[in-house]
Amino acid sequence: MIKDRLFRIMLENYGYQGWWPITSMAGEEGFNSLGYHPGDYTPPHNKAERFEIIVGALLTQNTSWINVEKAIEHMRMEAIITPEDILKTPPDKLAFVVKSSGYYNEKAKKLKRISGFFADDVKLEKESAFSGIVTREILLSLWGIGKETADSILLYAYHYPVFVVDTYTKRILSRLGIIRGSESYDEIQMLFSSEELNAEKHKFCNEYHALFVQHAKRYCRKKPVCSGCPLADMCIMRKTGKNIIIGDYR
DNA sequence: CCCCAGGGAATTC
DNA sequence: GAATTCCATGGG
Repeated sequence: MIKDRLFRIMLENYGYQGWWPITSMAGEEGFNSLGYHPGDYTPPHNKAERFEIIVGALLTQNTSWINVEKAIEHMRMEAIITPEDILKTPPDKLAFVVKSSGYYNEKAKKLKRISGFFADDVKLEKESAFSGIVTREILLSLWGIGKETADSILLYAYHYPVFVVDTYTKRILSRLGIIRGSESYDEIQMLFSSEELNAEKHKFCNEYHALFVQHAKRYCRKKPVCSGCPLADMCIMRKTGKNIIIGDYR
């Protein structure tokens, strides 16, 4: 299977990525200075870590992780950590605190929305996330959460075996010639889904997405750096010398 | 100066 | 459904 070969080559070249980084755990046992947890290991999450992953997934929408880290750090400085903290923070102040992550007014609103859902003592019309089961449908119903963010939360916060499709995924797959570039999110996701029931499957999805991000940052940038690329010999764009991307996959 | 970054919603056709 | 436009900081 092409997807297994692709995974193996990236893993051999980049190693385990240790996602999702949890900045509040940076420097703690099992985590490096940036909050990643390198190695073939996916730690269980307590409530606080899970919510930090959810916050990070929201803030990193179309935004570099370094800017998200600054925002999360600022939130910690201001003691705005829990859903309850976020709910009681004035909108303008919350926007200021997450300013570095960009789109700060929208993201402040998104944080409010998801905090309303995850707060223990807040009842929206829908059931509380912690009194029931979080599903993709429920996450998608929240303003500010689309398919990628929902799947990132399901995979990295809850360890569900869900394959996350992002801009990097589309860019890499289209350059490799595995997709044309016009496929929908769900179509691409299906390519990497398997029916087999496997308790370790979420680790495969976890590592695969993280490896895609690493590969896209190192070689498969918008302006590709093909010299030394470990996937060059199986890349259509490399062979033809043309960027075959149809869509604008940044 | 320019381009880019771990998207999503609203609008329009 | 597909194509546009808006949201915005910080680093290269």
